[in-house]
Amino acid sequence: MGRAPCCDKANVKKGPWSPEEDAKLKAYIEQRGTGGNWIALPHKIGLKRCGKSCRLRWLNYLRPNIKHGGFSEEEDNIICSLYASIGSRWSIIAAQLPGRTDNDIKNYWNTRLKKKLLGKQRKQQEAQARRANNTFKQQELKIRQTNNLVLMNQTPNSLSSTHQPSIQEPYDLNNLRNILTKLGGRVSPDHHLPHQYPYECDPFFFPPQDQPSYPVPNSSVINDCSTSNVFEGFQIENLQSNDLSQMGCVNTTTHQVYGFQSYNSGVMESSSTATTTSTESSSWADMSSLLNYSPYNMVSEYQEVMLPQDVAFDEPAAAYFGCNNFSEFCTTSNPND
DNA sequence: AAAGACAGCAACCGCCGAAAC
DNA sequence: GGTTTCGGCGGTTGCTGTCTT
Repeated sequence: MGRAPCCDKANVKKGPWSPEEDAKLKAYIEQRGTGGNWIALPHKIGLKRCGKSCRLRWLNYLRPNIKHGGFSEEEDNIICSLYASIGSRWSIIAAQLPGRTDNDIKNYWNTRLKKKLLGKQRKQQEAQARRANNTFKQQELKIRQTNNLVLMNQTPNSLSSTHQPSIQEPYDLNNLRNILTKLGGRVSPDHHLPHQYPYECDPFFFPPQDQPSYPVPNSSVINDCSTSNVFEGFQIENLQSNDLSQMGCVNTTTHQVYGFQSYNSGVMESSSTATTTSTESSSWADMSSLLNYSPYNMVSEYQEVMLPQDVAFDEPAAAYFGCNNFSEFCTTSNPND
C-alpha cells in the first residue's frame, strides 16, 4: 500500500494554459491557498490538470511579484557568480533573486547568459592569443639572434618560394638593437633604420591579426633597405634545448619546432652558415629554415597550442643574460648603453 | 512574400529524497 | 520496514514569434 495516484494521467490536459484556467487557479489559491496538497487542488477547482502542472504554473507564472525578462546587469553578475560556485542549482540561485523563478533563470542562462559569457570568453582568449603572439614574436627574434641571422638583408629573391611575405608590421628597431647588443652582437655603424620604410621585408614579423593590413613595399624599397646588414655576429652557447621549448617554439607533444619539420633535443650551437633544413639536427643552424617558412603558416600552427604569457629561461641561460625571463630581457635597458 | 533558421520561453519529463501508508 | 506517491528540482522538448535569406 502507498498513496493514491496523484491524477489520472490519461484524463488530464497538457500544453499551454488558457486564460480561463489561469484565472481559476489564481483565484482559488489567492482565496484559499494551496492547502498543502497540490494533487487535490485541480479536483477542487475543476481543472483537468495534473497537480504538478498546477504547482508549476503557479510558481513560475501566476504567483504575485513574479518578474519576467529584463534581467539587470546586477542580476547577471549574481547568476554568474553563483553558477560559478554552486553550478546549476537554479532554485538556490533563484532564492537570491526576488521575483525570479528557477525556471526563468534556467531559461535565461541557457538561452542568453551562457552565450554572452562564451562570447566574452572567446574575446578574452583571442586577446590572450594576441598577447602570446607578441611574445612569440620576441621569441622568434631571439632565435634569429642566436642563429647569427642577419635581419635586414633579405631580398625577395633570397626567400624561398614557400615564403612570400607581402604584409609586414613595424617593429621597434631601437629595442631590437638593444636586445641584440646585449646578446653580444654587433650593430653595424652605418645601418639603415627604416625611418622612411617602416615595413621591412622580414619574414618573422607576423601581420597583426586585429589591425588593418599594411601596404606592400615595392621591391626597390626593399632592396634599398637591405643594402646594409644591421645586426650580425651573435654567439650564444648557453642555451639548452629546453630553452627553445620554454620559449614556446616547441610543441611538447610532437616535439616539433614551429617552422621546422622536426626537432630533437640537444645543446644549441650557433652557426653562421646555417641554411640546412635537416629534420634530425639539433643545431641552432636549423633555425635558419624559419626564414624559409611562411610566417602566416607559423601563426596558424602556433595558435593550436597554449603558450605561457611570460616565458622564462632556465637558470643557466638566465644567468648568462642576467635576467629572470625573456620579457625582462627584452624590456630592460642595455647596461652597455 | 515565402520558407527556413534561429531564439526565447512555457511546459513537460524523469529523477531523487522525503513522506505517507 | 517496504512500497508507493509527493514535492521539488534540473534537464529537455516543442511551440511560437522573429529574423534572415
